[in-house]
Amino acid sequence: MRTLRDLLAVSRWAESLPDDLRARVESESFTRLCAAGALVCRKGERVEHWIGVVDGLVKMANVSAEGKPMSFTGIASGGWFGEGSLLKEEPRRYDIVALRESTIAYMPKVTFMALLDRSVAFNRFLIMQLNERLGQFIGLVEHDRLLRPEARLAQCLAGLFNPLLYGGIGKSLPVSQEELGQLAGLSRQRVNQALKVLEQASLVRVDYGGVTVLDLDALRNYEG
DNA sequence: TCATTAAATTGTT
DNA sequence: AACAATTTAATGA
Repeated sequence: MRTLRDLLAVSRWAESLPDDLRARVESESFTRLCAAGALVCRKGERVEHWIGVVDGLVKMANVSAEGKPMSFTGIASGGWFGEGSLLKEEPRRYDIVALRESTIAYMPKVTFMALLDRSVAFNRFLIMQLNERLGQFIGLVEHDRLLRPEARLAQCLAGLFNPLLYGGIGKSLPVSQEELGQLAGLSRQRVNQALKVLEQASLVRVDYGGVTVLDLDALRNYEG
């Protein structure tokens, strides 16, 4: 994907939008190129946009008071985020970091609110997305954070490949083991080993510079 | 199209 | 963290 139009083409909420609303989204939103390692948006700042990933890979993360990085989830091409803070009118609660050079789409708050007022499909999408994320985070708490590296990576991959959240993603995603390490909070070496375990269990296939998911449900429930 | 080279990624210690 | 091996992408004949 290269453009905002491409992103909208794979965004389910945009499918059934009336022409005038769709045109409004296209004209009022804009995209920006974020360098690898750059902050797409900061914790604590005013929330003025709903944000989409046109192309690239970002992570939702914070640094704890002790300085330890805490990664919540990754968002790949086709994903949208930030509706929570937008709806609650509160400052953003997390940093978004680009793991590689990424094209990011920004939809102004007024546009977002117009969709909320006028599109049932959009409201349904938001409820679904909030619910999916809730389930994802419950999974994290349930298994607790000190999972074995394999389980941690499995959880992380399952989140990345959620077909409901990210329409554009198929079964395979170009993502390096280095990037997975940053997402899951593991060293690249550990990711390499963990990937082999998951591949051995026929949950994923490891390609050069990418991963293919073979069994999403098993990944979600993986406990070792 | 093929061979060469550089860069990125992976596998291992 | 370092190093070697492997894969891909780019270049030019």
